[in-house]
Amino acid sequence: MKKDSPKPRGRPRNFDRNTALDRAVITFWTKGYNGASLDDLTESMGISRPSLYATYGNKHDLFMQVIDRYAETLGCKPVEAFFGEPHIVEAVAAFFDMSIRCVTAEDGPKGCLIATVATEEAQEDVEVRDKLSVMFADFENAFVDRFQAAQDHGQLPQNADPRALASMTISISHSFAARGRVGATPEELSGMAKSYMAVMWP
Amino acid sequence: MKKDSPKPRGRPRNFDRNTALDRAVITFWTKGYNGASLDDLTESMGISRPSLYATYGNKHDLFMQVIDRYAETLGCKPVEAFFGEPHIVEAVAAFFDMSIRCVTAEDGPKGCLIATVATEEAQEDVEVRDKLSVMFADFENAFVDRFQAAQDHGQLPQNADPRALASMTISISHSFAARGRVGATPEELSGMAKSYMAVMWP
DNA sequence: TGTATTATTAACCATTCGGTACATAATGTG
DNA sequence: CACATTATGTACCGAATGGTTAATAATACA
Repeated sequence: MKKDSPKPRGRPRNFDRNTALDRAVITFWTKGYNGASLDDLTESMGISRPSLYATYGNKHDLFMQVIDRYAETLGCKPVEAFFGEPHIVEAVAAFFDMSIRCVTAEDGPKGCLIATVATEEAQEDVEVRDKLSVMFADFENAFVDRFQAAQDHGQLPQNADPRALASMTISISHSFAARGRVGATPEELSGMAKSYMAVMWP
Repeated sequence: MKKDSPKPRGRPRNFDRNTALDRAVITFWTKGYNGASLDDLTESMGISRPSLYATYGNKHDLFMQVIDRYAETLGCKPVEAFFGEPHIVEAVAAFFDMSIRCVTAEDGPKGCLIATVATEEAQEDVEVRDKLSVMFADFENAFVDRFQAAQDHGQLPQNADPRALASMTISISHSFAARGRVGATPEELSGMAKSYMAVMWP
């Protein structure tokens, strides 16, 4: 149990840490790690450079926190949709549907900050690569467990391969992220989702 | 038929256009569009700045040419593997196998320049987005034709959906690119490819 | 040979980059 | 109140950025 230091000492900051972080998410997601300058970031976050450095560290530290913030806000919406459905087939449909909405949303950058922006950065940035490696693995394991449970509850045929279906479901969402970034419409992607599900559950 | 201007006038350039372009491919693929500086590029290409500008235009023009060059060299190896197999099931297996080799090659950057690097850039760069949009569509149409032909020749069941299978095959390769970038091993990806194919051909 | 044409070398340019110093303002504590 | 502590605004730093200029070198053509 964490004590949230009831009375902070000096001058209080006049912005909300997570609110500003959400703005940084949008900026990095839009322009990429190298494409987002400190001027871009401070302007979108509505804070000054010294405030940014005092609160988040440097640009790289901020990017790490942005990845986490994205994962626990926008990024987990498809996951929540998936785990919110009692039947696995509907769960996958809901996961695809929410993924498509997220990667094609009109009021924000296209694609996925993790699958698109951070993944590019992973080549040269070991910290990013290691973080994503863990995130990908955790993500997939959670899905495998859900598919396994579905099979145990008779929602999948006995000869189905829960790990294959879980991994495949996530793979498809990776492609949706890329396709959305390049301009695919939600209608196109929904059509794919529907036909893919027909392949997965013949 | 193009005439290759048998005798160019002034001083001949002392580097090969495509050879230098291949070096630029590696640099952009490794560092991304914004992450690759002109110093990075001129050093890897082995030419000076004025030579770069005289031959390829500016940095952005070079990137456009790099995308095309990648597509017609490294990027089309999985496609060639696909179209080189007479039976569709073996074709998909060969496509996955070559894709996995390309996105996990030890002697080069991981992932795919188009699916990983250029796709990130597509958000802010309309020219890149438009180019990729066309490339994605052409790529997919070619695969659909091949799957359709396979069905016509009895290599697929009558109730199979050639478009769905083609699109799904490509989607999976998108995920391989992302996973490779983040450090997935060829063994992991090959395991996925095998299990995915079991789902596609039950 | 002389001239037009093209490529290379070296130096340079204004701008932007990530990051900081420093003085000042706002709070809690005594 | 005085004082320690933390945040903010402004202005700045050296380095790196994408891009260019001008002189020179190498070729074809006449």
